[in-house]
Amino acid sequence: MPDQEGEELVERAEPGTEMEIVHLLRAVAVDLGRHSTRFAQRNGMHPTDVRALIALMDAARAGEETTAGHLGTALGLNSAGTTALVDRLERAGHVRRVRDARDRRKVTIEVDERAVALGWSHFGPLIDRAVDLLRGYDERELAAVRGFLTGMREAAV
Amino acid sequence: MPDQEGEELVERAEPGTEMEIVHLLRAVAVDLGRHSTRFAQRNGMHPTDVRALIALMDAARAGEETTAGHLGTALGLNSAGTTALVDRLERAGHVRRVRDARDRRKVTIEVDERAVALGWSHFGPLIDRAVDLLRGYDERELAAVRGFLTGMREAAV
DNA sequence: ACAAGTATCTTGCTGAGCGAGATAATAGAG
DNA sequence: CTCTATTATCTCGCTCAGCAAGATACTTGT
Repeated sequence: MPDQEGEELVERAEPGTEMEIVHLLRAVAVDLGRHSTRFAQRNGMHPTDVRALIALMDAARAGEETTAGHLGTALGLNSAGTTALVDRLERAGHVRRVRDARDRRKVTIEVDERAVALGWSHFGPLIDRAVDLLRGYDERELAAVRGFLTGMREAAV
Repeated sequence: MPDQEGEELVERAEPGTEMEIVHLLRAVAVDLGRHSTRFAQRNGMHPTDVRALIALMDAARAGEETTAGHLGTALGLNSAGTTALVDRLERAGHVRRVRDARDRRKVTIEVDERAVALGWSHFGPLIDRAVDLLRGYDERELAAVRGFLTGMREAAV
């Protein structure tokens, strides 16, 4: 048997029940994961590499520098694994290592512009679709979605 | 540096915007993934093993038998990887291999009752919390949540 | 029967991530 | 100002999930 692309076992609960939405949320989580994985494979990366780029871009948008150690902590890797991860990303040209001028033990990781563009070209359409959907909602509907997602985040800790 | 548990880099968009909800959804997907991973590690399993158990239980609930090949396809593994996966799960006592009586090339995988109970003890509270939350919603709010999640699933293909 | 097809398993390998410890730089006590 | 403790990253050797290729076992169509 050759290799194949993963395919969801679609499962459903009785329509209209709360359980239906619970299953739907799980399905969305799985589908988003697969969406990331596909992006990774298309660009010769591993899921962890994509998670790393997202973490780096998030921090950059929040105006924070990310050191190697920071990144490893965020991803749950130990120091050896973090070094290997940054090596891979650097070798692929997605990030640069920059020695911190103030504390020269630190290495800050900078994302290459082309990696950012690559990410947008893949995740942009998904984000656009989400924003489109939500524009059709009134304030109470938005609050419902927000409340449900926030509640699930808190419960998943 | 010893190993550590992953921790989310919390990022936010301007409150009240659609982008806030987009980020929230992504955060939920990440948190649910981490919730699964934690379950895996606590029980000496790998993320793939948990995905496999969930796929098996989903199929069982839908009244379908799952063969080794089926399972591998659902998880995106090739046949060698699938054999190794089932070996691990069987060694841990979570599943049993049962030769199909009609077609004796096939091996159907049955989940052990204790694995089911174990899963419920971990994911049950999360599901309960979700159902609780949703019980407070009226029909229009439920439709909003359902519509958003369904739309995101379709967009993530 | 028997050739072709299908389902699973075996073998040997690659590579992500771990544990332990080396190396380099900073900070704090005296 | 130097010596020690601490912090940040990297190196080395290893384990194990998953892959490619092919072996094995069973079924089906002719």
